[in-house]
Amino acid sequence: MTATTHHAIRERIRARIKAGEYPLGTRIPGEAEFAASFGCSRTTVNRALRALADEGIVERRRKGGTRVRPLPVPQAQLTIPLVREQVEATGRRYSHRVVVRGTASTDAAARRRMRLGDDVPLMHLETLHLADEQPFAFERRWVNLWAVPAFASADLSVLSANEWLVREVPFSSGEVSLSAAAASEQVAAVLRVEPGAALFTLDRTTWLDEAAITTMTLSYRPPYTLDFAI
Amino acid sequence: MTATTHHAIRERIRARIKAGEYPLGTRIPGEAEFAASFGCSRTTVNRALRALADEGIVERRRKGGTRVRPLPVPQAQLTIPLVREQVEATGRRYSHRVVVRGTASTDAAARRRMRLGDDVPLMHLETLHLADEQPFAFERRWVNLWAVPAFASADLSVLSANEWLVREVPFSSGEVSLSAAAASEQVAAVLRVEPGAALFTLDRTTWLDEAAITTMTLSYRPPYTLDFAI
DNA sequence: TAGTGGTCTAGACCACTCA
DNA sequence: GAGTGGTCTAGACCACTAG
Repeated sequence: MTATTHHAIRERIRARIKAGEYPLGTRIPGEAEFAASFGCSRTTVNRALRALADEGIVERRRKGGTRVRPLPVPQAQLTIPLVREQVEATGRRYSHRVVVRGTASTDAAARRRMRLGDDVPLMHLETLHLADEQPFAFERRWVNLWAVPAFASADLSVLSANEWLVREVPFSSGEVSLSAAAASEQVAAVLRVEPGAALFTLDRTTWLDEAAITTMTLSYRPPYTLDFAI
Repeated sequence: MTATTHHAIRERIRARIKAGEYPLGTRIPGEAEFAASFGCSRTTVNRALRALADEGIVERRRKGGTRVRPLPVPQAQLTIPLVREQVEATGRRYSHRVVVRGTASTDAAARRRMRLGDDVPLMHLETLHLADEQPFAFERRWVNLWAVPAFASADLSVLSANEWLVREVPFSSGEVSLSAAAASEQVAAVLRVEPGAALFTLDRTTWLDEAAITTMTLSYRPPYTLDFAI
């Protein structure tokens, strides 16, 4: 007797797909049909097919049925390291320098990312990250002082702003956006690259429940690559 | 009456954890207890807690119960979408055009990424991906013809090279590298951007066991961002 | 509008593992 | 040994959506 666990059912269906029994893009049997042919309940088939859908092997739609995905979705577990760790991983010495710190600057894009109105006080911070005293990345950050009042008087000479925040403030969720951007005059000067140079850019906004904690833009000095395996 | 869907139950438990009702590392109520207090079946609680465990929020063990994880996992699940799906997700029509195809070109960088010597025949391919007939991304690819001889005569008018390969050749592992690069004269012309424009670039090399199948460089036309949640 | 997946329920048995 | 999660079942109703 073959096992009828959701695990076994999932692997049997996966094997059929791999064997080409169900061509790519075509519809495969419904839950009820599988349940009858495997001699198990529909609930079990449902769980097996849901797992395959989570993996990106099949695509499911009500009334539309379950179809073999034309192409599997490549997924990767990506860890975003701290800048300090990125530098130290290459055997170089990390340091950082706070270039600008104040509450004067108001940035519409930052407020939009944090979904905050003009009345919320923001601390603006610009930090240069160095590897062996050479520019490595430039960070422009805004911190919500209503959410993190203590940040206004934080000592950032030892810990960078990012590390201070990670230590002091838990965050519940975040959004990350990767892109390429041309270096502005100012950023180019700080990173010592030509204006207009292509910079790998990471935007991150972090939230504690409904309150935005901080948003930042990190511009890496070329050459820089973010590598991972799939 | 509050909803008793597994989704609602999951969020209510998550909220309690966030609120500090269950301190980190401590044991939270069992499935039966939750079911009684929420007025739903144990199956529903089970699914909710399983989801939280998948997220890394809690840790479960038979007899040991369910515990709040001391630290949430700092990882992000990054899905690399297919170009076709990226385009179609924005409601535009996808198409592609093979610009260059041949075996003449030898690229040292490509061979290095694939860890192949000069004797291995490579097929070189350049493809322009379009959204509503507008340039969307430019792909430069090399395919190992020893590993995939059939690719030499593949019909790429319907399927793009990527989709053809995934259909015909399984791959076991891959390496992805994200970076920013200035547009060369040639790429700028194809993508219709200024030479030197900052392009978000994705390099991917895929392997079947020890044999490199293909390596590719995908250059996205600005503005392009790769977004994900953490 | 009919078909398919999404989900809930109540009950049951099993497997693991802590005390 | 006993408590907890893991899982299966059979039936039911609901929600979405393709045709």
